[in-house]
Amino acid sequence: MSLQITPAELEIMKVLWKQPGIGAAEIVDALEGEQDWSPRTVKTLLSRLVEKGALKTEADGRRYLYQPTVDEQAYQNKEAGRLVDKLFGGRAAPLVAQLADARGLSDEDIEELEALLGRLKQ
Amino acid sequence: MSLQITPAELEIMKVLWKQPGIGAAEIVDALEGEQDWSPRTVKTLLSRLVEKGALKTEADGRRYLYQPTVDEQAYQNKEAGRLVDKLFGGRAAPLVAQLADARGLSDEDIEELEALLGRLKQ
DNA sequence: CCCTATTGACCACACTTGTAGTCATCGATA
DNA sequence: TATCGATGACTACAAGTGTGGTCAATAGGG
Repeated sequence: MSLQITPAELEIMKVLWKQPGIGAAEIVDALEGEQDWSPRTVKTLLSRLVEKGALKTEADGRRYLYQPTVDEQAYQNKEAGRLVDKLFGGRAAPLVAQLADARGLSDEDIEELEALLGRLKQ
Repeated sequence: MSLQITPAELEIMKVLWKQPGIGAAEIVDALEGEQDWSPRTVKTLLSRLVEKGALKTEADGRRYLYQPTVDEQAYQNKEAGRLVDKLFGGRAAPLVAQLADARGLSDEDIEELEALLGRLKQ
């Protein structure tokens, strides 16, 4: 079950990862400025996410509160892995090299990566 | 002009990145085993890629030879950047951390990354 | 207690994507 | 030379996606 989340749906997920357990109206508010969607659009995306199993609902009076069933890290992992497999033959280093090349890594990035590598080498 | 290349189209691009300037029949052959597409399907994907401007054609008798207009590195850059922006707030380090966590980095990856970081620090 | 605004269910519709068929043409082959 | 097979142009069509409308129920305000 691949749990295919489309880009538009992802925006909804991001809101709910930050604030799980809110209702449709709050989600619309949270997207204000970001995405210029009619509440209907948000509602449709919510329904589709529930249908796909990416969100679960909890009744709260006559409305629903929504909660992700997939956590953000897991999703990021999956997507990052997908990209690496699709474009870089499964190797992570070339990806980082590309990123470094294309947009430059911040000093902070470099530090973090060094720390990470240090840890990985035991 | 975003040059949106779909997954199926990407398979075609990969073939042409490896062997630019071949014709439809050769592409079908190259995909043999990989993708099980009818030649029609390949032809449609080629047309769409030409239409999108991702490929250019050169007449060779009554057939076309196809050539990418985007190079592979550039495309990888764009996609990697897109993912980083979409999921990791534009920061590369968390992506690498995720990958390391999820699938482990090979020793080779680690070495390459160290070398890369060394270079980046001047 | 009645009306209105909100909410979820269902519906709509154009565009993209995957997958492939039909058709006319043109060059090679018998 | 008449035909056949390959090739590109055009067409098809279902599923997925982005975007939003309609409708009935219902809860809360006056």
